[in-house]
Amino acid sequence: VASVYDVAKLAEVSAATASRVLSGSTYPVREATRQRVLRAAAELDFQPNRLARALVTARTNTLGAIVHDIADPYFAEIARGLEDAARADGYQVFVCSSDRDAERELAYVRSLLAYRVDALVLTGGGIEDRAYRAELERLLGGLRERGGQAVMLAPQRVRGPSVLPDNQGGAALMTRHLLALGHRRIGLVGGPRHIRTSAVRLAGHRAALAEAGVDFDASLLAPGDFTVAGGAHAAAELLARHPDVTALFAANDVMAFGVLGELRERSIAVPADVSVAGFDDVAMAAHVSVPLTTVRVPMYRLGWEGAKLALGYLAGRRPRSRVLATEVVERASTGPPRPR
Amino acid sequence: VASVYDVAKLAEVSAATASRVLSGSTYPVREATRQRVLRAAAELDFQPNRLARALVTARTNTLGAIVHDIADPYFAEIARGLEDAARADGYQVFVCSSDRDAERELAYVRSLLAYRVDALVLTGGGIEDRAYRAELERLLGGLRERGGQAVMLAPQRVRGPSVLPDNQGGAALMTRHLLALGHRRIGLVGGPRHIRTSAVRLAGHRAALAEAGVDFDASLLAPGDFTVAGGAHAAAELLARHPDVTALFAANDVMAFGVLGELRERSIAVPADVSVAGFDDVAMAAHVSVPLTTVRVPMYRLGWEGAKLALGYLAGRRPRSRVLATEVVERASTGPPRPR
DNA sequence: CTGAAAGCGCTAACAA
DNA sequence: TTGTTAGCGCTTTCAG
Repeated sequence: VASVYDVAKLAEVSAATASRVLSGSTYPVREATRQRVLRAAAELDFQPNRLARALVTARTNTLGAIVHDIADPYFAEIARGLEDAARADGYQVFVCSSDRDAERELAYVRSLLAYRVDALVLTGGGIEDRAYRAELERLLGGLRERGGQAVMLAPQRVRGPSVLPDNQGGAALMTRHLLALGHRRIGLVGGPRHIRTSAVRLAGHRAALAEAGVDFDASLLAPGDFTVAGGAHAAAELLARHPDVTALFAANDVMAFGVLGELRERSIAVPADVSVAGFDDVAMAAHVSVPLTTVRVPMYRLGWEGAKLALGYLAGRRPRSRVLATEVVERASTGPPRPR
Repeated sequence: VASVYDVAKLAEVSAATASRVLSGSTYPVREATRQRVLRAAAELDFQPNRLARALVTARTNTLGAIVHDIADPYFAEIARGLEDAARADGYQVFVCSSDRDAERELAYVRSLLAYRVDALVLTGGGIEDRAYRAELERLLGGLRERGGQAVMLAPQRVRGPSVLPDNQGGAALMTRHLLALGHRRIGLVGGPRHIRTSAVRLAGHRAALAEAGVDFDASLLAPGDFTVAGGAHAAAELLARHPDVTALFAANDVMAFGVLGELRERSIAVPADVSVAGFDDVAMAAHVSVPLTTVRVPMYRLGWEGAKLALGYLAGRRPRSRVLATEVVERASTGPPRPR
């Protein structure tokens, strides 16, 4: 753990000079001197302490990303794009999953600000709550004051630069597609009521219906929570209320997966009996066809235990390494070989 | 952006005293004084600068996680567990996707060390390369010297505490399951050759075959890359080489999805004609049945552009907010309503 | 129990 | 072109 001083000493220059060449400053340094510093740094395997640097430059080269759930393929994919772009510019990113909980989200934002992230990326739809919004606005104000930025990747009432998918337009497109196929009774598996994205996608749906002169029946809307289980549950509700629906449109793909599952359980053929539409086109949407027999690895627990292990060590304890059992989960994709 | 000094001044105490109450130190402070400090801190909305604190305590309360790809559901799920556990202990986590590239992985590790993460979590299977291994070992040594830790969540030749799934046992279980169903010609869609996990899962398969007295035919192994496309490609290769396989066992679920896709394209029924097995049980494995008509949101680009936007601002530019188009992707899940 | 002073590792004036 | 000095915001001896 060599410091600039060590490098400076070895290169027989001052710390300032060493810093000038090592920090990538444009400050002029004689080539010979530069080489000596570089050599010394290599020799000592010098790695600048980014914290110290950040303390003086007031720039950390870090980004904070608030996602609703990094395990949701939608956010995972966003996080990957974020990370790659950040890396290309020498930035590291902190990922934070809020589960759409206002308290947790604010706590994360405060923490990220304490770590002096240079920018914040709010990837999920805004939470509709006055107190939350006010506090968030206040925190982001502090960020901006010190030259930082917050950007939104989903509809938020909070102001700031954004990159948004055309949620309303997309929903309208899909609804038009369903209408064109001849559907008139379309059940809507919506997003959570307190998330702004839900309202925006719903608005697109309603607009397309209005345009076609089909009137909107509120009982054809069942709010979900953007999870598979939520989608299945909403589908069940809708089917109970309206056995005559011919199509179900889910506000995100993950819920659509739940819808498909629910339909299969009821032996309702897709699309012969009921059509199903999703939103997002997450990678898996295109690629699966039969429930898979597989080996279950407890991934969540693996991550959890991994952190516990690390933290245990940091706390001075010596927790032991472990092996977690795996097991076969039998589903529809396996059976006896075809007799010949 | 109040500092301890501001709080100290307002509370009419020294910075030392303010720090003692604000940093959660166990150092004795008179209750009345403590209250005054707390009041002042609340008043000024004091948030300690974690960088400054870290500089003196030599503890950042951050974890670095190296995943192969955060967009791969396997790693996303792990990352979530990691994050939740870390948060419970007041830690933030940096997520880094290496795409199983040795150079990138080392670069990330170096960067994370420069940020003085307290611990490193290597979630993916180790890369089989001597130079890589030596350098990694060296870097981790430095981490340990300053009291840090590195933990592994997958087979690695690098030593250190670990939490591992039973890869070999799981593969053996699945192979036994297939053998019990009567399969003898089992094609194996393996993992990348340079990743240790691949070898370990393969070993489990071979062990189960040996146990049953079935001998292993190397031409029944096609290495993939843990992606959907890789799985499809490997399946095609296997089918060409061995049209008589009755089962395909993929080294991870994501490749199994690709295998299923390939089989469907060839109208090979699952499991009637060929059984398919995966590994991991990622959430989607259980829930999808028909390819989904959906609205495509360019998620990757969204994340990418979001970071660009943030970085543009940090660079003093004022890039404009944008709206990315969405479109309908028509797949099998939609069609005309059933005529009555 | 409280305060003064030093210092974590680095960069940025300011001099030379 | 190089060096000296100060200081980022915090915690921590060391005195009192």
